[in-house]
Amino acid sequence: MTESERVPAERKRRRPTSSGVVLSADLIVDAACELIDAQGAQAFTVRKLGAALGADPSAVYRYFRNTEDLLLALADRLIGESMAGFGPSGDWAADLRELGMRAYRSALRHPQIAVFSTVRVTGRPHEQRAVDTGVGLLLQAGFDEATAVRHYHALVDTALGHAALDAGVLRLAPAQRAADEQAWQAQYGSLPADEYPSLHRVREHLPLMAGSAVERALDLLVAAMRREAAERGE
Amino acid sequence: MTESERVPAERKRRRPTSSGVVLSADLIVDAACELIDAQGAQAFTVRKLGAALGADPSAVYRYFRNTEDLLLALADRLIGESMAGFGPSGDWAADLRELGMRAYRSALRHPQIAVFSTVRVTGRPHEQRAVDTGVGLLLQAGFDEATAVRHYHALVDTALGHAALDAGVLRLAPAQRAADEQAWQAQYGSLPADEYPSLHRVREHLPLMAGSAVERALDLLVAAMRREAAERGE
DNA sequence: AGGTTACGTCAACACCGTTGACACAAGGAT
DNA sequence: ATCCTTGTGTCAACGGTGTTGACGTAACCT
Repeated sequence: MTESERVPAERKRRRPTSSGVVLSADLIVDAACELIDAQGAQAFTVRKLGAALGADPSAVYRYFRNTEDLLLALADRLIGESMAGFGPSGDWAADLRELGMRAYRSALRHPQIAVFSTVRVTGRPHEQRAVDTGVGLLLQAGFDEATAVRHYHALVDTALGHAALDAGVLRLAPAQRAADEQAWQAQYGSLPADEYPSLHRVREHLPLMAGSAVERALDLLVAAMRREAAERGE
Repeated sequence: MTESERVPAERKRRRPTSSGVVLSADLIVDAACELIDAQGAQAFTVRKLGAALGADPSAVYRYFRNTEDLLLALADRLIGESMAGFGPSGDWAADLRELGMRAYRSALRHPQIAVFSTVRVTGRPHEQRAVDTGVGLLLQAGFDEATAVRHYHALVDTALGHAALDAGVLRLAPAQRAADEQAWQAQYGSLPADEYPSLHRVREHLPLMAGSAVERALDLLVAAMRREAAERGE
């Protein structure tokens, strides 16, 4: 399932492209990353990737079976980046939260990829390292094997799920985003108290729903785990 | 922001299409729903929608500004469907969990739409009703206004985030899904104990990560809220 | 020096969303 | 009953997309 199955990991014939660049899987992933960073995920296309590389778009298919395969490679790089410099602090719960936030941030940075990184098993080093770290924290907290796996799964998927969601916001043009927020205020700010009693009561606090809920969701998850571990230890 | 701004809500000139169908915004949303259900979200295109309707694809643009607009209309219908028949049981925490699962299921049914339903403010009746219900449960539990809004936000976004994530799995062809799962077993099942100690220890339980983590995530969230409410009440 | 072949290039295919021009029938007005 | 306006379905077209197969050439191995 890795691209090395499809293509020999080491290349012998390195032939420069017409513009002089010598291609490689790594270089292509680099370019894809930059492209997404600079132009937004929406702007990522094989053809633009080719242009950015100074090569024919179809050259990409010598290195990756298709675009999904390429995004898969990108995913593992992301995981690696997000884990760089991470060191356990000793508070396993805080570390888990940090792990989740790291996953969230890196996934959000390249929204297109967020979905793939959990759906597909990259099975590559970075992914394995991250899973090992997270599960290790939960084992250290005293959970049994099955529960550790389950809780890790819940935490990471929640972080990545929020990333997938929040990515949608970033895709909107700023102008539209602003217009949407105003529409929100108008729609929800003045609802009849008799039909929507709860909404009416909390109307002043509705702007709280504007941002992302990751942090709060992770806080709640970690709190529940902490409590569970404490009870387990009694 | 609703489509009625763009197009008069009531149409006078109802002209049948060449195949005899009389179009309407509702009918188009119907067809889009069926199309996604039958062929998968990936298969949804304006052109196929036109074919399914027995009309020229471009006729859709008389009713919706663009595809995003159409998906927005679909989103509110989904929210409505998901809330149909919901009645509070008296246990606010269980009800909240149920609310989250309903959001998850309906979003997952039409993955393409999942993202839009939270990103954009539909501001339509169904959405408002759902928010009012959820916030109401939290107020009833004794949370203050701001906390109720925050917790509702976390819960719903988590449910929808997982839906967005899990939607990716459904998009894979069954054969590929199976191949992926096997690759998973192979990659993770036999890792060196010295390099990946935690992974090695839990290796028998890794298949737990195959399915969705929604239920476990929601369980944890609700447990944390329940605990918080209990402490608040003391 | 020669043969193999990996790999960059090119052209083409079948799609996609969206738009502008156009024709025509539905409905209101007379 | 007739005319006019106009809403709306149709058509053709544009510029984009991912992907593929044929092709030639340059890079490596012997």
